[in-house]
Amino acid sequence: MTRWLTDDEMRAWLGYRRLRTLLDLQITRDLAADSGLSDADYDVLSTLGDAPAHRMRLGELAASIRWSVSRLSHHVSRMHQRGLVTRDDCETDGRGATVVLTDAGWATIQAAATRHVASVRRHFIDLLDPADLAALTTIAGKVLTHLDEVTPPDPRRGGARTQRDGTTAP
Amino acid sequence: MTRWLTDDEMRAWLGYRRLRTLLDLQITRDLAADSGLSDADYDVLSTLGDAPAHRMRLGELAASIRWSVSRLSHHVSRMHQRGLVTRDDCETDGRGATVVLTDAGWATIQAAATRHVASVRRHFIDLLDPADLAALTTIAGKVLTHLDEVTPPDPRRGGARTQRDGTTAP
DNA sequence: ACAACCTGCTTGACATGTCAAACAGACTAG
DNA sequence: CTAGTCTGTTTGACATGTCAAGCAGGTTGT
Repeated sequence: MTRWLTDDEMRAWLGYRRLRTLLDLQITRDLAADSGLSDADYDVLSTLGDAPAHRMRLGELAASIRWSVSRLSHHVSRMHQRGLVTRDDCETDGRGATVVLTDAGWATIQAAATRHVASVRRHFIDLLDPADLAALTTIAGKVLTHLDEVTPPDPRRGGARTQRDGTTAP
Repeated sequence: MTRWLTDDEMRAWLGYRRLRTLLDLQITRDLAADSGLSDADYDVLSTLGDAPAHRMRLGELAASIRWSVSRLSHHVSRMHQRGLVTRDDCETDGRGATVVLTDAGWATIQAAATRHVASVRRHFIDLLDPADLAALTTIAGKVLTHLDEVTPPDPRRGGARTQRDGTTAP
């Protein structure tokens, strides 16, 4: 027997869904208009910008922004065309690829970050009071804790991966 | 001068971002595994399922789930191949297209809805207490109110669309 | 040392989304 | 009525994401 959502629950769920859709849309639009970057570009560039020497192994970078390696590889190729990043051979592992920020990439992400923060403030953070922020952090914490149990973020470090039926992967 | 995010603000923002990424991923996975539907399929089917006579004008349907008309047209073609919906001529407007749920589509969405609600409860709603739900609704309300001011949902009803620079579209 | 097996990355085929152009059916002003 | 314009939808070219090979460089057991 199905437990449907109550009115309050439905309001919260639909609110979240619409928030997600429209807020992301707006911030994506701002990012494109202000800096000529997609969300994807921004994730890659900002993560590289925080990395030592502005370089990171492709696989690590992918894991840290939770992309598939394949997606990142394709995307790095495109960003390479635009002169934002470079591929470098890895010194310790012949198979490895290292993604490196170019000077242009670094300049781009610095300029973009400023405008992006402004956009996030304008459409989100500055609209909320401290209690809202705290509540949001709490909610995210609860849900993320649960999700980490259901699907460990990194199977290799987190122990055996648990399947939907409770068994363990071969 | 840029006002960067404080620690609390950053926690809330990153929490939201990760929540959005991982929760959506999980729910999408469940939906595909349980019912063989994508999020996109689900949005279309459930909206049609709620519509009178299970039919809706293509443009209205697109607006109600906030897709571009073009996207919906493509997607309806694909869903048509799968036998979930049909295209019908509109009686009052020769240009019009009406999207109609097939029997198979109706059966599919009914079965899917049950499992989808369970998934949403398991990974989200049931993890939160009433205060969390209320807070979430409040937050969504604040942000959505703001976004509606910035970009009216339907330019034709809401008055002139305001551009980023404050001018009005031609 | 070397065969068999991992691993990290790239690639190609395909699914899905976006944008602008093309269309055909309604309106509107003379 | 009819030319011009607007509107609702479709379409095609292209951007981006996913999945399953493919491949070269490591690693391991004997």
